[in-house]
Amino acid sequence: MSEVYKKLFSSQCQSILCGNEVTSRLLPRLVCARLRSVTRKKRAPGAVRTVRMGPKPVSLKQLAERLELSPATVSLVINRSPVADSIPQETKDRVLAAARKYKYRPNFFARSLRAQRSFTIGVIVPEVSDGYSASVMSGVEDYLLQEGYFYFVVSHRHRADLIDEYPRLFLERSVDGLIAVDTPWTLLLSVPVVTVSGHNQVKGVTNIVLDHVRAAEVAVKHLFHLGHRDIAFIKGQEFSSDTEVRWANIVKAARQLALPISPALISQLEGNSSSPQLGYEATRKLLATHKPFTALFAFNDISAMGAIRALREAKLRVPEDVSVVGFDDIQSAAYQNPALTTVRQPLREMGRIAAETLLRRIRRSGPDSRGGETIVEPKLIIRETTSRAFDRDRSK
Amino acid sequence: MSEVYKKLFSSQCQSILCGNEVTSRLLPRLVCARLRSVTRKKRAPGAVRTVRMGPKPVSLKQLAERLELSPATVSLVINRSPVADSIPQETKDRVLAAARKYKYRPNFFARSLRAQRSFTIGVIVPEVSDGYSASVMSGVEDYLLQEGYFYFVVSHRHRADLIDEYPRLFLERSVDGLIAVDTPWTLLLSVPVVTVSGHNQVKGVTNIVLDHVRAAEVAVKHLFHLGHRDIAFIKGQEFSSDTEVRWANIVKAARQLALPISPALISQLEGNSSSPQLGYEATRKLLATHKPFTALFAFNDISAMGAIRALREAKLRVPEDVSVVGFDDIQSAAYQNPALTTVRQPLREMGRIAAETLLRRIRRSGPDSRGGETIVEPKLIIRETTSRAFDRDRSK
DNA sequence: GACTGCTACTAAAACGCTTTTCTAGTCTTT
DNA sequence: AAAGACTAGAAAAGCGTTTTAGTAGCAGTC
Repeated sequence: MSEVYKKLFSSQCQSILCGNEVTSRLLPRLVCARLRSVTRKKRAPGAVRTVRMGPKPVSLKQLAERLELSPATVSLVINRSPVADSIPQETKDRVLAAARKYKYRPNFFARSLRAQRSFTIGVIVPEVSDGYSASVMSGVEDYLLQEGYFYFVVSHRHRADLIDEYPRLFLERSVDGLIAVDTPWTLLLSVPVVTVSGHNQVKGVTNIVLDHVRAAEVAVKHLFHLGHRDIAFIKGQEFSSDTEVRWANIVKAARQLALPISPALISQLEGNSSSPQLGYEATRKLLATHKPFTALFAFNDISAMGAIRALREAKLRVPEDVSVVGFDDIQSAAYQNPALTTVRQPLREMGRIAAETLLRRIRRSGPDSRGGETIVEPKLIIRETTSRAFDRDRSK
Repeated sequence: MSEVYKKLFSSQCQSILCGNEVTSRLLPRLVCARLRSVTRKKRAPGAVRTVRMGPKPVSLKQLAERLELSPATVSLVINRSPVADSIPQETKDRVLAAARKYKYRPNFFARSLRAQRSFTIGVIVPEVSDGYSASVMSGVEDYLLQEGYFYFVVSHRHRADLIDEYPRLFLERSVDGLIAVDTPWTLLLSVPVVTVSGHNQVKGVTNIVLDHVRAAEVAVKHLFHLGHRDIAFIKGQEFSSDTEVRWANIVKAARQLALPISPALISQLEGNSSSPQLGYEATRKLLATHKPFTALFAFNDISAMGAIRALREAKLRVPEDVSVVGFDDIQSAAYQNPALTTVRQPLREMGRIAAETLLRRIRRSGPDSRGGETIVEPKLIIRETTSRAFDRDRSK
């Protein structure tokens, strides 16, 4: 068996088929009932091997027949059921050896049908390809696969009807729980739900959220301390679940600094693409008011990129004329030109926490599990798009 | 029923439960047996509704009991089986009405167990968050969900053992087929496989590939016609499935133009992150040779971003001193500063084609389905990182 | 009046597993 | 020696479908 595979799954495997003896009954066993003995030699590139090419995978019944035991016994042994305690080790060994030999793998559907569990969770995101969701998913995946769960992904693309439909579809597929990323959530489902950046307090859903107070504070303070007093803002789209909180906290942070926010310097993303185009347009509007500003706090990195382009087109240099702060710290933020100063959200970590939380709730599921919130900390990443405000008197 | 939902699924729904009468027997019906009658009124934000809060969903048997019919009959009617032709319309209506009334939804596992089909496919990518994969997935999703399929995603992160394991795990979950994105493929599976950018000719797998001849040609010619003669190249990582073909075709295109490629000007991405860092490092190496070049063709947009940063640090202006061409045309390429000239791969479309191809093969699956290749066309997107080569004689 | 053919269904077998309950035998205990 | 307890396993129910093979009743046919 592959070393890495073993490492990956061993913490949860309890079937001897996996080659280890962890015996907690709580953990998923579905992935573990695997018994390969692959010869892992360096293959010539392009060499072809067949997997499961045999006519039919062997079933529990067939296995039992060969062993001259009942399927019940075999099942008990393979699942390490405590009921099998009375079965002598010798018999158990026979069973396991045969399972190995015939490469027995339990049928997933049969198991799920019986157990009423699917070891599958649903993930709903606005759009798989938007960087934000993808980072979160990456974290989700990390944990989920490690624990033997698989996940379905769907993107709703901000269509209210899909936000409504997909959870139903998930339920039809009997997911054990679901994770909603950056998606306003109002449904009370019969399975546990965890949101990433959800802000509704709904019974049965746990929200993983950024510390928005701090996020706004840190960014606004940064600009303030650099001497900026005329700061423009790009708010998120109406539908984005962070828009409201973020804005509220920016206002709060500004008030604390006695920094006035000019209404003319507030713009908003519009449209539901996730391209920088939206930030570009929002910035154009800002520029069109001719109200000068020396700094711009964009809703996210993507829109900041668009904003920078709009500024450049208006012959404004970043950061010499206008400082720009993004949000999220997506991968390419560091490689913008100039590199983007931004508020980092630990997206991947948030995904991982979401997955952990969800599985925890699934495992000891019950009516006890009511909502809650987990807060993660942002971090200001100062790069090259912010600098001291000059004493320009363009406004006069 | 939601209008959009109807539109989304109607083409495939054949159950009257979906409210339409398409009757092709070939198409998946699992998603269709849904019979909601949601009152879709504007909800107060934050309002909560419960979905499937009832104790237990009703089963076929229970439904049959209420109707005083056998489960068989009910099943036949609901599935529009031709065997049910002899059943009078009146009875059929009764059945369907009852199904609606009791919100009958077939149990997914039971169905799959019987039918030996899961209406689920597996997607394996190097890394969900790398832009490339995400774009492809986006296309895959489009088509798949429309057709009533769900998909699992896993990312192997270039670990050979995972590339080996995940397909097995998929098989265990009884996926109906799988799509491998940018992943070298050597396995001959018992289900159809479609790759995106796979270049191995394996029986049973269909490759969706870019027209690499043209891609290389168009990019190299572009630089050549701009007067560039000293062109540097960044090759992809060993493990990337496009690396080899791409390079071969670049060499070919150069030869056709009688353009020599200096070995000193060939660099390569190393490491399996998908950050621009790799391109940065590759470019540093290039610069370290002190062999001058006026243009750089990067393996992809991400690495091009890193490359530009390295060039800037070396006080070289893009495009005045060095022209840069990327590859892929990911979302942010247009919003780089300067905007990136690149060879566009229609990634999303490739994903969609992959999904279409896969479903086609699943539907009329049989031993007839042997490999094949579908070629899509690249497009050179000229933006701001390329310009005429000046007659600088730095080399002398 | 035996046959075919149709209509309107139903019975029952799978699908592959889990789990509870049961049994037959052996060993202890009193 | 009878009751109780333990051992080693088997039987069978059940999860919720689909599908094949029937069948009962009736009409028409020769």
